[in-house]
Amino acid sequence: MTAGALPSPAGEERPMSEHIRKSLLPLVRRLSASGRLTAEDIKAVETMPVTIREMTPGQDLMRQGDRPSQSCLIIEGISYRYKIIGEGSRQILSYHISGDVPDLQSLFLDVMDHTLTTMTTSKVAFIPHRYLHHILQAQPNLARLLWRDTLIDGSISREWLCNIGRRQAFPRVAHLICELYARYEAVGLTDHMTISFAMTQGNIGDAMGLSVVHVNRVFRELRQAKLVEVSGRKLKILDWAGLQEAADFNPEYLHLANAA
Amino acid sequence: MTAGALPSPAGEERPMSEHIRKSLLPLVRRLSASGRLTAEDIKAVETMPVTIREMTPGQDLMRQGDRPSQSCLIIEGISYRYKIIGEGSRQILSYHISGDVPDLQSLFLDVMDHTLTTMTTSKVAFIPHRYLHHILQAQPNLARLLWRDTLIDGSISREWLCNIGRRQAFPRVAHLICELYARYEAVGLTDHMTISFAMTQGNIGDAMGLSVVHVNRVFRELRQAKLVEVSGRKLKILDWAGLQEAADFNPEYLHLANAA
DNA sequence: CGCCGGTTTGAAGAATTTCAAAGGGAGTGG
DNA sequence: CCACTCCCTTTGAAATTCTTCAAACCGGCG
Repeated sequence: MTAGALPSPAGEERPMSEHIRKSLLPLVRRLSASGRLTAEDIKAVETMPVTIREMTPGQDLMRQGDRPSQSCLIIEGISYRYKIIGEGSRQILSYHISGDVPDLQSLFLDVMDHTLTTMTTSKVAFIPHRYLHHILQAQPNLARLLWRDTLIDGSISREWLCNIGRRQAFPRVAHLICELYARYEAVGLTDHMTISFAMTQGNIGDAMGLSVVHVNRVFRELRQAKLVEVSGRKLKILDWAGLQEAADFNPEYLHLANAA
Repeated sequence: MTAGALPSPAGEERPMSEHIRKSLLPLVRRLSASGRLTAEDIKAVETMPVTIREMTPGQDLMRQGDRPSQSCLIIEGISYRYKIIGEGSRQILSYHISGDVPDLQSLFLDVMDHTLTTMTTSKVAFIPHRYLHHILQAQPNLARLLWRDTLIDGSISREWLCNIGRRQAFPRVAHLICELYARYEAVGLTDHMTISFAMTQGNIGDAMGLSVVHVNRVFRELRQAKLVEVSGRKLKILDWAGLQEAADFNPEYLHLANAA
């Protein structure tokens, strides 16, 4: 419990499982970043009847065409959403990290219009829609925060639209890196300007509308410009100001309450 | 009052102004397309304390950086959202037609991350956030439908991402035309495969991430392929199946309850 | 009539993709 | 522990799509 702003859950509570309570912490933290949570709100989140599953890389959490009866919360690891376009090409729509509920939309949109897949080994909590509907009704405050979360998701999509539609490959990839770093930072997953970086270059190509080859060339440029350094599954930002500048990055669209 | 599915508002009601009630009809119709509205819901919408304004083309309804205290409903005409990218270039994020509430998000995201502008002469209703918050609390059913609406907005953004990221200019523009036609149809604004079409080619370029010149060439191809015909401010689809095919268009992402 | 914004066309240039192939690193089975 | 495989990265070169530049055209409007 490091984050100062986080209201501490009542110590004497006896939740069904301490393990589950801990697993749901990223969501509590996420929601309390955009608004005050009452003790009841926190309890409602922490006692959700979730199913927690460990997933291997490349497992589908939800498929295009599905009519899911639960939503999933990413506890650990990275997932991404994508659609298949025409023959063999693919568009990645978003990346999701700890605390994200990528398919909350399925609460109100019956059929999935895309697929959600793990990129890394992950821990995921599945939350029944029934319970979410119950929460929405019983805790209007939580409902607002969850709604807000889906709106931020939309805001990020719009920024991607700008990125892909109007920026050239170099700033485009730089922008993605900035976004990932900022989001990692918001959930406390950065370490000395370094984030874990599981994407392959092909994956980034599918997200940014570029070919693998070109992504590779952009990374070479980023390296040569001494902006970032990739080694193993880590990415280190060597010059944050320079990267932001090159990317034309302004974090406002992330709507992080506690903007750095 | 043509749509059969529309619950008829109580005839003996005495709303503050028949003119306002009529103006809010597109929203009632839109919401009742995705779920049943109770008589109370309808009343809550029809009696919203709105300000209705006639707008000329090119007027900003909301600007990037604003902290609006109201949202707007498009009653008539077309508006679009955009962001300025770097020097002089622009990305259009979405088009909005009768019944849309393009900036509902501003209810929960304090500062606008883009600008909303009229493209044509329009009639717009401004709805105070205060009243919307009140409705959300008093009519959970309406809240759900409005939330759903913002989720569809997100779904459309994601499809645009695919369109711009992974489709070439020709199918890309074709896809946009299909989407516009499908959405116009959903609100009853089509007429013998024809829709009013106010976009300039430059405007479409800004939406699809293309240059004016290239958009022009795509339109020439569309014309030569006998798929569409543009004259004046009208666009006529000559071969709907062919256009859909060329565009790789599947209307599922629009989540129209009554899919044709 | 002349202007203005939008459309149209040609031609040259740039960004990016595709094709092809080599190099690297991590895990697996022998 | 080595060899082998698989997947990812990297590089070169040709091909393509799209942009930019430049200029003509067109239709409506003051």
